[in-house]
Amino acid sequence: MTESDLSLRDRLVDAGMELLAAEGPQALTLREIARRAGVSHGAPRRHFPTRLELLSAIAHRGFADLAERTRTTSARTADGPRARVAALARTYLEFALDRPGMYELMFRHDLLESGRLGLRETSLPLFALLTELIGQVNPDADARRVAGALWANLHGTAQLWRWRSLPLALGETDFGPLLDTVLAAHLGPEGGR
Amino acid sequence: MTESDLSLRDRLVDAGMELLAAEGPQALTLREIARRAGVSHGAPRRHFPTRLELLSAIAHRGFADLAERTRTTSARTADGPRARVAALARTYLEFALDRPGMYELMFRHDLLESGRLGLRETSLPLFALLTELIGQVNPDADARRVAGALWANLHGTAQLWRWRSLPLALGETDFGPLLDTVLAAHLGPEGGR
DNA sequence: GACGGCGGTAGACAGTGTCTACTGCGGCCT
DNA sequence: AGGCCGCAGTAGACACTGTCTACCGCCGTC
Repeated sequence: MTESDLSLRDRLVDAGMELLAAEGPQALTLREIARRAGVSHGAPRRHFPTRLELLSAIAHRGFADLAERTRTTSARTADGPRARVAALARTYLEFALDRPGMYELMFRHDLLESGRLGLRETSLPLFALLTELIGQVNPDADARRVAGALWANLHGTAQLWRWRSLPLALGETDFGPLLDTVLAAHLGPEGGR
Repeated sequence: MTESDLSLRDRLVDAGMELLAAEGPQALTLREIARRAGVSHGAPRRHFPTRLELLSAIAHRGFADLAERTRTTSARTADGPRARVAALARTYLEFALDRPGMYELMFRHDLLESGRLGLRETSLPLFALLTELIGQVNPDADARRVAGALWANLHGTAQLWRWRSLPLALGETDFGPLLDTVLAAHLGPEGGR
């Protein structure tokens, strides 16, 4: 019941996700994943012709989870566009800090089949949603560019916060105040609309 | 005159920089660097006990170059604080796009001796400079947090632009307009002060 | 009931980072 | 002047990696 009722394909991805969460992307060895799944080192090849494809399948789960999280927060908050953007931004940052290994993997383009992997399925929809909400917050702005700038800001914040550059430079341990600053920059001061 | 008047230490770093520029960080193999420097695969160990230290020395050059560039642009522009921040931001982005391999390496914390590597020497001074200039642009703002937000925004923009996410989402090929949006977000509209 | 093919095994290969034994040579001390 | 120490570089070994190939067993189909 524990192993054999899932296809090896899924068991490999599961083992990879455990390993990723425990030790980070550089621990995602083909052979170690196979070991954890209880099969020989050549077995993964039947399901994933190359290591890139296995890691891509693992990252795919991450993109799906992120998309799921943003979907639920987006559905839960109905307080107006600005609050929704804020909630989405917080969700994004929390994901990156909750699951640092996965987040890192998701942006290690050299480890994934570069290209459409998660972009089409989660980043672009999220980007479109951001664009729409920003258009509602500030109808005068170039919503797409502002959304792009905010997206970049969130990503950069996640990275610099994760490897302690920003906490060190700011002398803070909670990203909340910084996130407020980021949101105020792109959406205008908090009272705004 | 070509090789032997430089210490092997420098020749290794030089070879690594060529390799990095030509093929990216994943090509930075200890043995390949040694090959390019014309020595045996064990030779680097005399000067760099571990691969991390050799790659760190290579990245160090990148941080030095970035610091140099920001210093000269900072010295060259004397048009008021806002223009100086804009010039610095542009310099930062141009560095990331001019030398993608180096930029990538500089933020691959798993490949470098994590820690003070470039942070103390270039990021923090740059951060301090940004903070000071932002304080001049907008005396009411929390300059440190705004500087942190802008820094994160620049970093995220560099990353997302480099791997084509932002150009694709925005349908643009020049990062100028986006950079203007980013600067306007953190510094206020262009006329401001 | 023979058989073909799919899924997993086992071994090989080239390549990697690190470690260790070794060598050759230059500069120092007596 | 002569012996010697130590350092820089060599060469080989080891464990590990991803990929490839030959093999094998079992299940389902004609």
